[in-house]
Amino acid sequence: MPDHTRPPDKRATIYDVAAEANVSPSTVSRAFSKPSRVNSETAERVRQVAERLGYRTNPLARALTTSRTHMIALVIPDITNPVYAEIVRGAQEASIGGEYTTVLIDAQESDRLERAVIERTMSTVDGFLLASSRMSDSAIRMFAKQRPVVVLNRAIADVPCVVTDNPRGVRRAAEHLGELGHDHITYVAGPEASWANGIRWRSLLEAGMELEIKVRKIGPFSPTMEGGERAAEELCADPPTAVLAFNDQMAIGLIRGLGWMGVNVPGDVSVVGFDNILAADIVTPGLTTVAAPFYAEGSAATRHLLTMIEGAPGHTGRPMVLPVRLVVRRSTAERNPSPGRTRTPWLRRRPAPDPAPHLS
Amino acid sequence: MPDHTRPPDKRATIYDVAAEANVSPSTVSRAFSKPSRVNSETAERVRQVAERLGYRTNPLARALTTSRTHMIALVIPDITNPVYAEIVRGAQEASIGGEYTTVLIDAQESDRLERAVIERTMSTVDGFLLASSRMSDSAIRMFAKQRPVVVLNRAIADVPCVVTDNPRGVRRAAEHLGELGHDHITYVAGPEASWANGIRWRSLLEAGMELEIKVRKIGPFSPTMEGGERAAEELCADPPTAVLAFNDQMAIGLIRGLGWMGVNVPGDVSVVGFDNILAADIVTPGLTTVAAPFYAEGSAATRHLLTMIEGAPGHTGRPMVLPVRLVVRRSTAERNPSPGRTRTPWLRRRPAPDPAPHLS
DNA sequence: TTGAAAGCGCTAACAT
DNA sequence: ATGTTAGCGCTTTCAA
Repeated sequence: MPDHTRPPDKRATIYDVAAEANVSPSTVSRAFSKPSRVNSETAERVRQVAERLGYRTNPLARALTTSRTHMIALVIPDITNPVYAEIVRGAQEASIGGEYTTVLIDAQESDRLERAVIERTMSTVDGFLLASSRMSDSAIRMFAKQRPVVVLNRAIADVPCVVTDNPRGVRRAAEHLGELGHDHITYVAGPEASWANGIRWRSLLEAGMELEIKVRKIGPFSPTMEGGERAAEELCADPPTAVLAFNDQMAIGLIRGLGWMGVNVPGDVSVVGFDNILAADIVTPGLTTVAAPFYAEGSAATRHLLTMIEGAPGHTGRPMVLPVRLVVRRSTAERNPSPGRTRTPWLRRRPAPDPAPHLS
Repeated sequence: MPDHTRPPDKRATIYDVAAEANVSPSTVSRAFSKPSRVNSETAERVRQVAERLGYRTNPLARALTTSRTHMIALVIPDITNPVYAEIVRGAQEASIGGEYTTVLIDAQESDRLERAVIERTMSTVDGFLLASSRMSDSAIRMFAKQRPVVVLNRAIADVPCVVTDNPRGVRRAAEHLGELGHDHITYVAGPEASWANGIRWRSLLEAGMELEIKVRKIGPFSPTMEGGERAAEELCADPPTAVLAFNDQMAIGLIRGLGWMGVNVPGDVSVVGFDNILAADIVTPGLTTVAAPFYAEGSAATRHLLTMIEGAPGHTGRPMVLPVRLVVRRSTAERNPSPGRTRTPWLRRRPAPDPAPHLS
């Protein structure tokens, strides 16, 4: 028989409340169970006693019997990328009403880390939101068998997915560039493990075909500003007139990198990004980019996951696809007509990373 | 007696492994316990059987007896602010070696939400990292009594804290502005619930005293770009020559907002920010700002929290303070000498938020 | 509506 | 080094 004398600094348990209220533990349990199905005065009294004792039901113990933790995990590849902040906010909005807690897990662009942490968290959460996962399809399917899973920014057969309309976005970007007289687009690739990266490139190939625009690809680069700066260097070898970058961070890095080398955007080369992060509007020139409703994506995915957790089958037909739009800013312009273009010689080098910082 | 015939789709338990390996459950338990203290061949055999059965120890059940979940929570007020991404990364670095999982919780600048979610998570994690918490001191102390807590960007007596050197940062900013001939600094305040906001303003008061610079404060505003833009409008009434903003996001909003109204930065007004986020280097003109080692802050705080969880007392003397430095860029310049300065009339209005977006 | 009893999967004494 | 016995705090049959 457990000794239920409560040490002063420990949380009150169901037994403490039961003793205090002169009822059985199961009555206490019922007083706190879901469809407040017990409105008897006993239950009310129990709740008051519980309140007085500062009793809080222990979710871990509850989970052990119900196998429901009321937590969902949102796994993202890079917390540094503002796109995911939007998704997080969307997910929170959807789960705030229901009493689910969303925990965020940053996989740091690492396939291995992502698997490891999911593995560990597996039994601690009721379901997973996998945003831009870097894992293999098979790994994801495996997880999806053990727990409800909704995948974002990626399409996988037999797993519920929500994606943005990448082909359309790329297409719009290519059309825009085409209208400006560009007949050649260079795609600056992001991580190979990124599904979005793959489909964007394939979509560009296709769009190029239809629009009679030549396309090529360089990379992969890290999907960061640094990656874009590095790409800028590589671009020197055979300078293009139009570039589509995997994402905005790379595009911004590109603009800066090109700037350091005396290449003018959009005078010499037009740059288009993907995502429409805040910085796209801050950089000079403003970045033309493909915008997607990430907030809505996060909340839609979460709502779907929650219904699955509640027992719904999980919609595994076609992925849910969200519309995109092209936001035109100043980083794209008419193609400079002459092949030998009025370009300042590529002389200047990148400045010291931290210009004359005053150490304090 | 529990019936340990395992349903096909359920995870293997310790009992399944025990039965299969012909040992007692506790032997299995020991084979997976911490200081792999059991290297006997039995243990090895057990592990192999477990492997074959796909057994994974259930952290929830384990936690129920050990009261250790091996998870720590990092609570931040705004996932949208890149500063916290740095802190998150730092925290991850520190916890990745030890087998702790860091879960991120975004409190969305809401005192209430923050408390609620901490309350709920309380028994699910071994400790809390509270970054720039918006809760009251007393609420934080209350939590700190129940679980190990380390506070970031805030000093609270009797709770371990790590902060950046705000007074010094403000002082350096004020000196810098003073050297440029400014004799008046306007502080653009952030959230009142922010401890950093308070100390920055007080530090500015003090620095102003010593350096014989007049100071005033406007606000509070939301600590976002939008907040900064709003502050820009308010600034019109009595335009200053030098501004110190609560953080970089506000400073950038300020620069943009002023720009829309035809006010030149730094020609007409010098702007200094706080944090040195990436965007500070992207905006034109580059933002002069006080940089702090947020990554280091995150990892230091985490390391400390982990030692507390392992039983260490928790260093509650003076808070640990991290050095800052002033990064000078182009947003600050010599004060324009004439009182009626060469300022373009404040005519232009803010552009439409989304310039001619092509809907796709 | 309430109580009694049996576990959820694991670990921690205590024996052996 | 291994087995035995009791629970961790809660929910869930099954009776009353």
